[in-house]
Amino acid sequence: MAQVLDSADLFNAVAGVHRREILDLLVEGEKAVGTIVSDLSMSQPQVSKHLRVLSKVGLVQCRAEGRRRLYRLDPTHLQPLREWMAKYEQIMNERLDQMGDYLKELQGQGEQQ
Amino acid sequence: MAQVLDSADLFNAVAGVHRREILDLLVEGEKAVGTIVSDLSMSQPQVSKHLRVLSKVGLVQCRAEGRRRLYRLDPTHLQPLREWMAKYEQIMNERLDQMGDYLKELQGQGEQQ
DNA sequence: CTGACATATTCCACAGATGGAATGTATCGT
DNA sequence: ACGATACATTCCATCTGTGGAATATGTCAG
Repeated sequence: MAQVLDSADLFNAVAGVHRREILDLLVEGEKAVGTIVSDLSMSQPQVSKHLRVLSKVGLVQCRAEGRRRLYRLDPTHLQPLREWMAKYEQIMNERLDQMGDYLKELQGQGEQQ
Repeated sequence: MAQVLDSADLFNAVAGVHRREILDLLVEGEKAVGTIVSDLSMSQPQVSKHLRVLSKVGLVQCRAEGRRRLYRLDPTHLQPLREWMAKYEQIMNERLDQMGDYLKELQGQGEQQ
């Protein structure tokens, strides 16, 4: 089952190279499926399937125009990823601060001589 | 082949739930493999294998102390992920600005009436 | 209504990830 | 040297995701 859309699906959605290529392409703006197909030279069913995955996690939204489906980014749904990374940024900054202190210490020793 | 460690491996490494659990655990600080095993109730080989993947992309570093191996985070290697997301944050902010302008516009109309 | 077009979905085969069990390797205590 | 501990690695079965081909659905033009 596992129909519960938790943030794990977001991580998986973004993990695929092809799906990131699609997202990166949609940065330029709203695009139809056929456009993505020709731009990325992927098969149409494959693009549709990837778009389906991206839709499930809300990263793209769909709008029908005639017989075409226009997809556009919804980057707000990257939020769980942002929040997850924020934790590590804090640690990274602490490490950088420590490194800064260490450099200062070294500098002080140099001046003492 | 594909021995080239590009950022794709980073995305894959972080995509796994169990690997994220390990990373989240290592936020508390350096930990031995056995500690991770008991904390997460995963099998020892599994933990070792996940740690191997995380090592390959530089997210964890290993230090031998006697017969134990102490692993610690190296969050600086999340950088490619950060850079990738930065692009979308910009778009997100633009969208939020547009929304702000729209709200102002609505507000202005309300005041005109 | 029919045929052409745009996209979605299904079916199927295959490669890669995953987990368990067993085994290998190094280090410690005695 | 020997057994115990801590961890890594290998082997194997299984599951999952992926991609291709075919097919289904829906929409337009005539």
